[in-house]
This record gives sequence, structure tokens and C-alpha cells, in this order.
Amino acid sequence: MISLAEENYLKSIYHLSEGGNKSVLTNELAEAMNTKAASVTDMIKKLSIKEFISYEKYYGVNITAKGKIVALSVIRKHRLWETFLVQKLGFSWDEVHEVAEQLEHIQSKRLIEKLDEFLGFPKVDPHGDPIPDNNGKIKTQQHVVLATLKPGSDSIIVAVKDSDSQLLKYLDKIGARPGKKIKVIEREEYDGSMEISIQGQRSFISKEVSENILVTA
Amino acid sequence: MISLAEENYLKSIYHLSEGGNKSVLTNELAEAMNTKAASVTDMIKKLSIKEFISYEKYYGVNITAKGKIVALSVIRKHRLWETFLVQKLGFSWDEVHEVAEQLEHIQSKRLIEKLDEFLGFPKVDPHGDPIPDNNGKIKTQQHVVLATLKPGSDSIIVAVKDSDSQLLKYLDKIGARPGKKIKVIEREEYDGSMEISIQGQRSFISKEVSENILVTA
DNA sequence: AATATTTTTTAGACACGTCTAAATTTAATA
DNA sequence: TATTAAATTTAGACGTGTCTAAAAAATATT
Repeated sequence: MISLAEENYLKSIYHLSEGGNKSVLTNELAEAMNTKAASVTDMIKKLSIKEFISYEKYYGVNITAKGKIVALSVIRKHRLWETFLVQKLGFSWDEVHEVAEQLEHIQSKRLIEKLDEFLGFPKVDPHGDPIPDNNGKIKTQQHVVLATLKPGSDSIIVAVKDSDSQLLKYLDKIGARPGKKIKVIEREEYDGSMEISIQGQRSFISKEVSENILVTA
Repeated sequence: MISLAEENYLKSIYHLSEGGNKSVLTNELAEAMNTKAASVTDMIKKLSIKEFISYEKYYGVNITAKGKIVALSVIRKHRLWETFLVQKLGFSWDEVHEVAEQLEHIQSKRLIEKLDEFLGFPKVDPHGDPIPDNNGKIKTQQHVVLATLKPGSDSIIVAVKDSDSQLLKYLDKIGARPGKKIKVIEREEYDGSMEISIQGQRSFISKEVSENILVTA
């Protein structure tokens, strides 16, 4: 049996390693988990014994195939629940994260299968992130950070990086949601800020914001 | 903040005390919680300090008003989730208990309000048990155990006592669901077994079963 | 009433997940 | 390369919730 804490660590390791493509350092993980490095060391020892990760002292951790299965299952649940909260219960997309953080740990295969069906087998969640399938397969999107686009570029918003509620509220205000067309009107070389247009709605956004919006390549 | 274990204890104490109408003994609680008496003693000390229960050594516990609020909130969540599972996800009523045991601990006032609305503000769950309202008010039903009815009696099934999945499957098979009319055809004095009829479907049930079916008085 | 039985509590222990403070190792810098 | 700084791990501790075994209190029996 896998504990709630273990699931959360694996999910975090999966994300920080960008799907298992690089190793994750103790301090990174400590920051992401909002805990202390010493606690992380303790936990990664356990996860390592259980073979969810491989771990070499002082050199960070790598998630194993076995660990990925767990992480993707949790991510699948998280994204399905977020979809449920928005589509069925009428939550706005900036409110769902915390609740989904709890719901993702409910243990019941049947529940998730039924929920998936109830939602019509969605492929992406309300933030545009892909939902892993039942077998842990996930479609990695071809996307690029808005900040890198040149003036005049046209593309479609695919997803949003951060799950910070403040940012999401702001994006909602300027109409920046997955699926929407976005055009870069102008880009200020000095600070990287840009003027954009979404469905005719013009906005000035800072570089920071433009780095959190992912668009089609 | 209240922990998952504390919520479960309070829920159990609420049920065993029949809504706070009598005190609950350590051993009863131990059996209900599937744990040891010593563990119960430890926990009820904590709950007592937090004033969710009052506790006199060797004489069991009584739930306080503060404790009832917590218990009823958990019960409300449990029953709303059960309703969701059956009505929206298509679970059968004998499958929902375990999953609802997990879902009932999700912490989000907004979620429960939205869920309640989504379900159309149901008054009873799929087992016929009343759903406490937002303020912890619960309609106690006027019901009687089927076992006490005399032959010839006509009444309506209100709820089912036990949440054992085996029993629920059996009841489902003989058509015994909340809301259904039930007639006692004959009652065997010797062992308390009876012949009943539900929507024309006749069945012989043991005394044990008839003690788990609650009907209108 | 004295003794036996049952119930409950206490004492001491353990796994989990966390922490602080100190020690160790690696990386950076002079 | 020797020293300093940063990152990581170890050591020892703590709160939660659980356990077993033993002690204490309440109840039942003779």
C-alpha cells in the first residue's frame, strides 16, 4: 500500500523531473513539497527501498517505471477531478486545484473509470493539461512558451504552467484560456512585456505572465 | 484542525449513541472502529480535551454539541457522496459505502454546497437515510423494524440498517429498496422468519434480515 | 461479602512523517 | 589546491495513532 505522502512525493518528482527526463535534487523537492531537506532525505530513502525511485546519495533522485505508474495515476485522478469540478459543479478553473489535491488520493479504480465515463472521456483538463489514460499513457503536447513568440505571431493557448490561483484569476480576466486564439501585437525588448489580443480583447502582460502561458508551436 | 481519525471516531460515537441519546462504551467503540480498547481510550482522551465528547473514566463517552456538529457534517458529506455515486456515476447502492468512507473526509465547504446543488438538494441517500442539512439539522424518521410487523401489515421501506455489502446485494435481489411497498404475508413464530411481498415479488426472509429493514410506522 | 470475571485504563513500545542541529560531502572561489 | 560556501545527510527528537501486556476498576457470581 502506498501512503498519501508517498503519492505526493512521487507526483512532485514526476513533475520536477519533467516526466522522468532528469534527476531531481533534494532541495528542489523540499521547496516543491513545502518541507525541509532533511524530511525529503528521509522520504526518498523509503521511496528508494520500495523502488519507486532510484537514489544516489548527494546526487538526487530518478523516478523508475514503477514510480511513474503511481505518479501518472495520481495525475490522472487530479485532472479528471478538476474537469469534474469545472464542468459539472460549476467551479471556475482557478478554484479547483486545492480540492483536486485532496480528491486525487481517493482509492477506487472503479470510481475513476466511472468518473471518466461520466465526463465523456476528456483528453485535457480545464487548464489544458493532458489527462493520462487508464494505462498511464500521456500525450505530451507540442507547445512553446508565449514569451518566445515574435510580434505578429498567431497561435492557440494550450495550457497554463503555474497553478497559482492569483495568476489563474488574472488570466481568466484577460480571457486567456486553453483553446483560445492569441496574437502577439507587440513585444518590448527592454523588459519582455507584450501586448496581446485574445478574441479581440487587447491586454498588456508582463514577461512573467507570458512565461506561464503555453501555446501551440 | 480535525484529523481523519478524529472524524471517524466522532461519526461512530454519534451513530452508536443514536444521535447523542446515550453514552457509548469503550469496547463498543473498539469493535465499531475495528481497533483495540486501549487505542480507543487514547483517542477519547484527545477528543475529550478538545471538547468533542465528555468522558468519565470507566463509564463511556457522551458526544457534545460541538462533537455533533462535526459528526453530522461528516455524515452529510458521506450521504451526499453516496447519492452522487448512485445517481450520477451509476454505482449500485451496495457498492458505494467504502468509496464514500473516503470521500466524506474531503475538506471544502464550497465543494459540498455545489455537490448538494448538483444533486438537486436530496433529502435522503440511496439507502433511505436522511441527509443532514448545511446547519447540521437532521430529520429523524419515524420508522420501525420490519421484524415487529404482524402478518397482513402493509408499509413502505424507509431505510436499511446495516451497510454490509452482502446484505445489500441480497436486498437488491429481492427488490427491497427504500420507497418500495412491502407486505408481510406470514410470520413464523418459531424462528421469526417471514414471507413478504414487494411489488408482487414474494420472498422468504430470515429474522436477521427482517431486523435490518426499516419501514414506516 | 469474598472471589472471579469482564471491562477499561495505564505503561511502554512502534511505524509514519516531520523537525532542528550538527556532521558530512560536494561545488565554488580565492 | 586550500579554503569557503552550499547542499545534503545523519542523529536524535516529537506528535499522531496504533499495539501488547499488565494493572486497576467495575460487575457478576458463589
